[in-house]
Amino acid sequence: MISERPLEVLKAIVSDYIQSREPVGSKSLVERHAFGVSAATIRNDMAILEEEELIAAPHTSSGRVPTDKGYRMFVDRLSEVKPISNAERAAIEGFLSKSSDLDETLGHTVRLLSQLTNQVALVQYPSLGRASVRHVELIAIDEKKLLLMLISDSGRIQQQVVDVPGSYDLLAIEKLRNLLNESVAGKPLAMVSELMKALKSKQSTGDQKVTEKIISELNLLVDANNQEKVLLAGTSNLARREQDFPGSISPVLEAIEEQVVLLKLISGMQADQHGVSLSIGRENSIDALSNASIVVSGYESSGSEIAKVGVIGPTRMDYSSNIGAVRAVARYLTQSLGGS
Amino acid sequence: MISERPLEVLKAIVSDYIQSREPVGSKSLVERHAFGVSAATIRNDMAILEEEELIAAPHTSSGRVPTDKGYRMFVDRLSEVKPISNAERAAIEGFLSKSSDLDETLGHTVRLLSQLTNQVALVQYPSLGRASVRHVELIAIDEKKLLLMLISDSGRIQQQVVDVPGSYDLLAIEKLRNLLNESVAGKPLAMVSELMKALKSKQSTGDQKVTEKIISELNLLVDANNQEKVLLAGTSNLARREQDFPGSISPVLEAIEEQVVLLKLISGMQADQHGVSLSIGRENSIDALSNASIVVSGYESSGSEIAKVGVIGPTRMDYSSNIGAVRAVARYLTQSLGGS
DNA sequence: ATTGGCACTCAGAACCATTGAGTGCTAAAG
DNA sequence: CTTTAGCACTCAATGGTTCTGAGTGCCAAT
Repeated sequence: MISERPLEVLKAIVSDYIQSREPVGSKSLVERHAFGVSAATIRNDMAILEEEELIAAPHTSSGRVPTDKGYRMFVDRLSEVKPISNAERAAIEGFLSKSSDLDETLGHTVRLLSQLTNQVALVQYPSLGRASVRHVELIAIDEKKLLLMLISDSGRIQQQVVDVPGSYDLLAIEKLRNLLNESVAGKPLAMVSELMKALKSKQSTGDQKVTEKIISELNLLVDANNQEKVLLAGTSNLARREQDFPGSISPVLEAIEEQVVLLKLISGMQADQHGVSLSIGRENSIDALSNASIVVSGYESSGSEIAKVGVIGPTRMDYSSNIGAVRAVARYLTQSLGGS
Repeated sequence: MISERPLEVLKAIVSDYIQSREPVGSKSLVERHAFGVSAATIRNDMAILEEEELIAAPHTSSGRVPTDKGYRMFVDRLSEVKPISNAERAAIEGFLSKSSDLDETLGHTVRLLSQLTNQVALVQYPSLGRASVRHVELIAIDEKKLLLMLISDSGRIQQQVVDVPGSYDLLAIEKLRNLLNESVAGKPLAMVSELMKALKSKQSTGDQKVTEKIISELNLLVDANNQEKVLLAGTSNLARREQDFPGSISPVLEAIEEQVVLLKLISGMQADQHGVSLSIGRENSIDALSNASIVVSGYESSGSEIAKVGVIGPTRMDYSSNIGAVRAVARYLTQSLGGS
């Protein structure tokens, strides 16, 4: 078991290193922090920390740098989550209150989070889960086009312009709309495909072709709900963090633009005590991201977690602030989705 | 007047430099290109080019690099637009055909263009111009919420969830929808605000509060059309072009994220013979972009240019390909908007 | 007009010595 | 057992020197 003071030293090392990007040595440490002991003592403590692989020296006789394990210890036991400032809270509230449907809300959220943290932000689309259909709408646009809308009770509004084969007649459309609504409104999205099959076999009146087209487009819309998807924002922030990635940042960019991999990564993360989960450096399995950390939190709708939101940045990031920001945004997001 | 061969030399210098990022010297030039003359002769030609400020030497006795003026000469008189490949054509067609409304189309376009060119792509939203209202729709979502939709004949579909003050009754909403459509359908967007004023004073029946709320939201939607706006994609591509920007790329990023400035910049650009306009290095007025070039083309709807689309990258870019890609994308975009 | 020849330039690589922040260890003091 | 002062040692970074080679400009000859 490591005793008290060495852990304080680790905390100081992480703080200093995050701030200065310079390996931190025993002398500067005692100068900046009032430990009340001499540099030599600190050196002994640092030897212990190094023994435990919580810190490492980039080269012999240079200051120390936290290892992934060191960061892990820091976030788990030493740091406190920095609450967001009032200005930030105001920004979040202002931003999220403006949104209406799900796409817009998530789009705002991810941009907001990237601005708040100056990191790359990501938000995962909720998969259909237990969401159900609230309403289906058909609107005539012109002689050849209909607008098909699907409103689900998760607040998502999807629309698709449908090119009608041949022509249609307004009354038939009206009828079709009612028919559709009768059969799917209130039903879970997952069941729509099946219901449509039933409907297709039953339905016989009206223009068969138009009906079929509409039904297939509706199925596509539902499918789009089912597809796992991640929204990214602020990738250019990585460029500003350049120096924190040895070599080039290109591989990092490529890795995070790879939806599938990223999804797998964030899906596998387990929430810790604050509802926030993080993966530090080599803890995450993607090689290109071995110098990156990921901070995510789940967000909820109708009481259960539906997807995740978070940021990704260099291991040398300000964990306290970022965890605070991610947590706050996830909460507001939950709140903004919860009521609907 | 500069004679033939020196211009060929300039062309070769630009090509080589774009490819290698190294200042190019007389010897490597004669090796790579079959000029049929000796290096000394090329040196004489290079002296002429330097005289004309088409090329410059980073330092005494080093190879030469094209100046902004040199690039300008290159694109105006020496280079040919590289037609896009079949694979690229297929990608464009596949991508754009899937879009339905304007927002989606533009979103796809800008992402597509950034992938095609590996540069930062931008697309300007059309301002309302002569677009007019095709249809206004009101859909009941639940007891407290209505969905307001505005479909304009430019193909843009906007929607807004409206929290209704108090309650509403379905018949009144039906009536209101018809009323709205009667008064604005077919009318230019620019007139909507005025028509609404007239309507407000006339209208008296029904729930005054709800009506007012809806009208004000409708005005907001129209306003959103009016706002100049630029969509960016692929900013992370800049990071990959890092070495082409001396110092850091942060100021470049900041500059292009500044909507207002960027808008002013691209609005001021004049199309050349191919319908494509470009601004090279210091030709554009923004200081931070003195090492960047911008390639834009207008796109049209119903026969007249409504906004611009293009890419932005280092002056040392592949102009032939980029011009080709921008032109092609602009054409397909026009085509995909033209019919509607 | 073109070319071979030649002296000249200068950024970048290679090589070295110097410096200083930082270390590990030991022996003495608390 | 813990802390501390002292000291020899290490090594990245810094800065100066030299070397090298790609490239130039100019000139006299073709």
